[in-house]
Amino acid sequence: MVTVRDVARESGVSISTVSRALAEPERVAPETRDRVVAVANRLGYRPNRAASGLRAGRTGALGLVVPDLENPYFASVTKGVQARARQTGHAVFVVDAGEDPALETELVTGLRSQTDGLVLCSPRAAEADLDAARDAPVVLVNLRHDGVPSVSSDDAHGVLLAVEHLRALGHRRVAYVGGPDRSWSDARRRAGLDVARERYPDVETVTVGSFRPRVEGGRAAADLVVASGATAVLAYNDLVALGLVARLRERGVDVPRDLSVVGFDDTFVATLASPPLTTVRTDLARLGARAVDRLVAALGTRRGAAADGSHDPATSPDDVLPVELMVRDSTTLAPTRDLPAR
Amino acid sequence: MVTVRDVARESGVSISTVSRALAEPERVAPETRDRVVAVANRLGYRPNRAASGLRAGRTGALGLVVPDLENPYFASVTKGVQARARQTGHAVFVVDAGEDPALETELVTGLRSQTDGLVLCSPRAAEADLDAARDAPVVLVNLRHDGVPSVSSDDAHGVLLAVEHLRALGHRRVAYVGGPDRSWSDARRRAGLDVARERYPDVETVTVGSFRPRVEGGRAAADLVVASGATAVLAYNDLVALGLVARLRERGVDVPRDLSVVGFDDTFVATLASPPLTTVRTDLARLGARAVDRLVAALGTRRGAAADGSHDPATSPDDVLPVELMVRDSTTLAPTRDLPAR
DNA sequence: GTGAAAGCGCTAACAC
DNA sequence: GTGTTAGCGCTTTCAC
Repeated sequence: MVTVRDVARESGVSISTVSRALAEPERVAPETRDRVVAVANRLGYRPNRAASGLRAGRTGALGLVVPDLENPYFASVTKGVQARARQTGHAVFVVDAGEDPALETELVTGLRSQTDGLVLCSPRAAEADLDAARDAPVVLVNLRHDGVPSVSSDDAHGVLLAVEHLRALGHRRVAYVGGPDRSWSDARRRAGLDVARERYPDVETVTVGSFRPRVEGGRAAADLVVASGATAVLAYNDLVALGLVARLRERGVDVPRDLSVVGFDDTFVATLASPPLTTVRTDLARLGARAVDRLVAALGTRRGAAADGSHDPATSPDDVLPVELMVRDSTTLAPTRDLPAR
Repeated sequence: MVTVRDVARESGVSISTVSRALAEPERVAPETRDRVVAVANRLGYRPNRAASGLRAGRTGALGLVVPDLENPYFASVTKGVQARARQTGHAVFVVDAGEDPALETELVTGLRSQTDGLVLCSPRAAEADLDAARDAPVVLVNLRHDGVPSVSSDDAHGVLLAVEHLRALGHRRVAYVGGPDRSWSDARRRAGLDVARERYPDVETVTVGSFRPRVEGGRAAADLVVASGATAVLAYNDLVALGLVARLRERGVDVPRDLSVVGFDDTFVATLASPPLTTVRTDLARLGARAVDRLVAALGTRRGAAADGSHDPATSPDDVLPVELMVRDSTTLAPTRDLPAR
């Protein structure tokens, strides 16, 4: 391993000059700097981040905890986090908690000692967040909690958009297929449903249990949805929507003719299905990027202008990203027989 | 931050005793150990990995570079890498190279200084691998190269299985839709095609260009496939297969009645489509896990029994994981009109 | 069985 | 503008 010492010896300067030449070039004489840089390159010198981090009290690493990497939603958020972190000079430890609250807690604890801060995406653990968030820089994605900075999308509004869309198509009985019990996003969607119910009393809504946020979940829910008598269904996410569509097809229920289906998130699978899903879109890469921005801002504050808190981006109001309804082919006019008599 | 010093003071011992009590409990008197451990827990002491790593010359971190996290293939491999690394006590830096060879090279260089070793999954960069692999512990996934340890699936055999399946269904003209130019997997599939051609001279094979390994790629390829006169098509991966199916449907070509489609990888999207895809399966989590095992073995060697090389798992023959043909509904008998006259 | 002390590679005062 | 030096938190000889 090449160290500052090697570079120093080889270029005839002291180790501090080497350090400066690389980190603060303007504080070193041009010719010295050029020589040092040249030697460093020739020797293939790479600063040891553990060492510089140890000195600086930072590791240069961030941690990201997600419930399931194979869920395209989290894959996209991870991609966004990762890209933005690279721009801010951080590497990202990515951890898959396997939808397991206990494991999640354990992982968060473990990550804290080797990162400068954490992004917890859709955490399933409840109490653990408290502990971790207390004395470590943490940003939550899709969960709001006390004074912990958080970034999320406007799920409730997304539900409202979907209901308005369905109502305009003549649907008067809409089912919602719920996600994981511990999911805050699910709670937000249900809240959106309440708003919709209040605003459009002519639309009945029924909610159907809580299901795994995967294709199987949708398959499991399909029969309940049919039995509910709804003419349209809003799914917890795109995967659930796809499961619904698949199972409905098997039962001979045509989508959208017999039943309109709306997904959530507009992950890439939404357009894979036939018919392509009408779904509520959020910019997931941006969600991840925003989380990193908040986190990095919080890190800066800790070391910088301290607890003023006035224009501190780390404690600024929670970010809520806008949503957009992508209308595709899985929704259409309500079946005539189910239209209310006029 | 709680340090060894705090624990030492609080429990009335020296810092070295604290260190031992936690790392080598047997070398410390039971009561001393218990006291130290109790204090450490009470204070919430977490060893600083940067510091211990600095001393030990290891970071406890591995790096994983993938071309695209949103591709379910890499999401699954990442999940496997991550799970296994946790078991071996390593954290994983995950980096998305965005299918960009130059960025990939840059990221590899950057990661080297903060990891003990790297897993490069389906690298698109060519020369850079050489550099990185030369003096850093590296394991390649889906690429074989010189003496660098590598793990891959038996793609060529997968192609053979697919062709045999199609041949048995009466297909005599099979198209292959190729993947990225820099993809070694693509080359392996073409090699499998050569073997199939030799073994079954009655089956004609045509290859169609190179396409992006995504749904759009499949859409772009669909018309060429139809024009080729093939009655069956083998796609570079499941996403491409789905793109094919989608575009074919739009053109009124029924899958599988008019054209049989075979995917590759059996990612979760394979069963999302209608019809569910016949595809070549590999255990992707296992692929990732094996890569970590190889890497960790290589790390051990570096620090341990040195260059004996006889039973060294780090330099053992390349791992090739078996494949399996998952027959679903996207393949069926060749259209009668295209069957050879008897 | 335990403590003192050296040092991993680096940066940041502090001198000159 | 450059060199010397003191640690960051930890592990690991080496004494006792």
